[in-house]
Amino acid sequence: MNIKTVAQRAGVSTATVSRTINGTAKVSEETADRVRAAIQELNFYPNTNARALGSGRSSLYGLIISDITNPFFPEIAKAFEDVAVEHGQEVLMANTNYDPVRMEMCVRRMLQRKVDGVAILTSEMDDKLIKVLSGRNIPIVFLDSGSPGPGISVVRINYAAGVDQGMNHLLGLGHRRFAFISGPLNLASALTRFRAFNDGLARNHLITHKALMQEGNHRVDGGHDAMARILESGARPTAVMASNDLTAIGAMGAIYEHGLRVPEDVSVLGYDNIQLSAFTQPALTTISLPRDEIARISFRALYRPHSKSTSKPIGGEEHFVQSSLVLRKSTGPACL
Amino acid sequence: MNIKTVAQRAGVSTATVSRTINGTAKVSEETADRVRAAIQELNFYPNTNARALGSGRSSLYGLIISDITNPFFPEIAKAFEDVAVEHGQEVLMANTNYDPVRMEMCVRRMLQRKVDGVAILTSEMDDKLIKVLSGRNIPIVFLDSGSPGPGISVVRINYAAGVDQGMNHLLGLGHRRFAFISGPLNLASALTRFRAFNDGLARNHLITHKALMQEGNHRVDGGHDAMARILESGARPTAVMASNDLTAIGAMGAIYEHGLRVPEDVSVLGYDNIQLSAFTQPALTTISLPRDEIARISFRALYRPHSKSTSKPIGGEEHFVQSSLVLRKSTGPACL
DNA sequence: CTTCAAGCTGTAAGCGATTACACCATACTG
DNA sequence: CAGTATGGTGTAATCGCTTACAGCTTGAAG
Repeated sequence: MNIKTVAQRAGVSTATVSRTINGTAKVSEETADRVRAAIQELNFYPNTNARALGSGRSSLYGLIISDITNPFFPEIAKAFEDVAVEHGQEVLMANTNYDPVRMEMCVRRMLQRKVDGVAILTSEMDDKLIKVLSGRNIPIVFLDSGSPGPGISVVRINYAAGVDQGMNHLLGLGHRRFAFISGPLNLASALTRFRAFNDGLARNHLITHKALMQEGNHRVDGGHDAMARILESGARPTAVMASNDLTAIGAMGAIYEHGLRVPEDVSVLGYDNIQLSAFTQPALTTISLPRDEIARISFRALYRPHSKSTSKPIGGEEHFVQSSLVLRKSTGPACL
Repeated sequence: MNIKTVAQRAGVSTATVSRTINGTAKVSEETADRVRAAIQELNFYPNTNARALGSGRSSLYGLIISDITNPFFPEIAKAFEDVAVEHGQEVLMANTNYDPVRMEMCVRRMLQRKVDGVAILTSEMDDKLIKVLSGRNIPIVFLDSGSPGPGISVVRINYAAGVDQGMNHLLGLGHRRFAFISGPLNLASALTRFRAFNDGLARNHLITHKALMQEGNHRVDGGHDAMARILESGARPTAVMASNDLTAIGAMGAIYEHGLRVPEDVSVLGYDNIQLSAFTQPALTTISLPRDEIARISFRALYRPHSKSTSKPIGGEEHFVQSSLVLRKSTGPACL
């Protein structure tokens, strides 16, 4: 069944059917009703592929993430899809699995499907690939990497503000011996967080022993192992900051295993405020990253309702989102 | 740029280009090399929309889930995408948000994009929608609902086996007073689990007080609140089984808040074995659902490489996956 | 030397929509 | 009343690919 069937049934031309469906031109109420009735009766849905081919617009937006299994992403993905659906658009999601080869496949998929825009929330992004995309005039939005330009927007997270809030909170509780568990430092995103934390230490004139800076993997097990290394090194910190919540959760586990308590013996501070962090034992004090907001901003940075040449050119924008402290139960007065 | 450009550059017809790309007919090695070179030089990617339109096959597989934010789904989604990519296919994911209206939109999207198959992992599935799909000859696979038929396969989870293992484990530890926290009973999937548990109780000739059967929402807060209701009712159970891990995690929180310990005072048993359950405090004993396997089976139930009429018709199959106990630290001897 | 099969390639007709263009009523303008 | 917007509709070209069909070589078989 196709638009022709509908046209015949309604006694009009295919053009009129198309116009009533899309509202792209005036159709008399009477005719429109007949068309709508025919559509209803035939239970007709237009073929998106044909539509995209004919119009050049696919109504598809790409969302490239590292790994949907990482709790950081699902909320973003969901919010992104929600906004898209609100605007009658669709989402094509792709996981890179932190693998540059997969990344390239993802970008190719986006190109082949002729997406109207791509949100790239991973950092393992090759410059060549960016050029391929922007060379085809596909709007891009990056999270925390790259730089704005024609067709390219960037959403930047203000890590410093959150880190400062967190540090001040801990300093106020009397903490001076901080440990930090980073993410995998070969990943740009982890490096950014690492730097934000280091800068925070510097701003507060704190020096940290090397043994107190450990590298995790942004997953629970990495946090656990890193914390174990810290505790076994002998240099006991009074507070541990983690590059993300999963790491913090793993760290808490290691702390318990060493016969210590959170927050009585060691305070733990996470980053991200994933849903789960409210339900750990004790509930995790963490720095909240507004992931809904990130998703909404990202989508809006890509979307132009009727991308007529009238509307201002897309891209070149830089958006900032703030992170801020969420107080829960995993931090307390320093135990000296 | 399109296939014509490539054809000109290689000095062949568009048909030959198409054939070398798809390997659908003999092309001399020499010609093929020229075509491939041209493709390379032009950095050409075929337009998937046109391809789908021309061939009738989209290489797209739909994956309908309830909510990617629920940790049950990401692993499935990832595994599903992985298998699909392995087979050169793509995935169109859609969240229903447990909302029948969204569900209908999801199905429509799948139809419009002309997916080659749909995996429906939610239970809020209307009979009408199923008919729409199978009426258009789109293979479907359900998880734990519906029944197999032409073009329709079903993956069934053997809850009973897992529940029995879990119960035997707890019975062996001396437990007799069980509580159960279900999911939202208006959802078919939650109801299935509820029944499996009830049957298990019956098989073991155990009777449970009504106050010990509480309804949660399959999320952490629901588990927490349900557990609080149980503890405040006065009838203290020695073991709590939860309909899923999130519920169990919430229950543990409530138990602590009431000054009790897990597993010394109350044993807790989860269901699903989400990644996180290994890292709770204490690590959750739970019944494992092999979600990778579910995803792989689902994809394979939909996929036919070259769906020539030669290969046997798709659908009508019923697959079973087993669940089994994973022992960790949240269960221990009954405290009488 | 035909005859035919097999291998390779090109021509052109779809696939199902969108949309530029043309057309015909009306209604309005002066 | 001619001239011109304006609103509503149809015709047909177009998007980029796939594929049925046809045609041309070549070499082997009869």
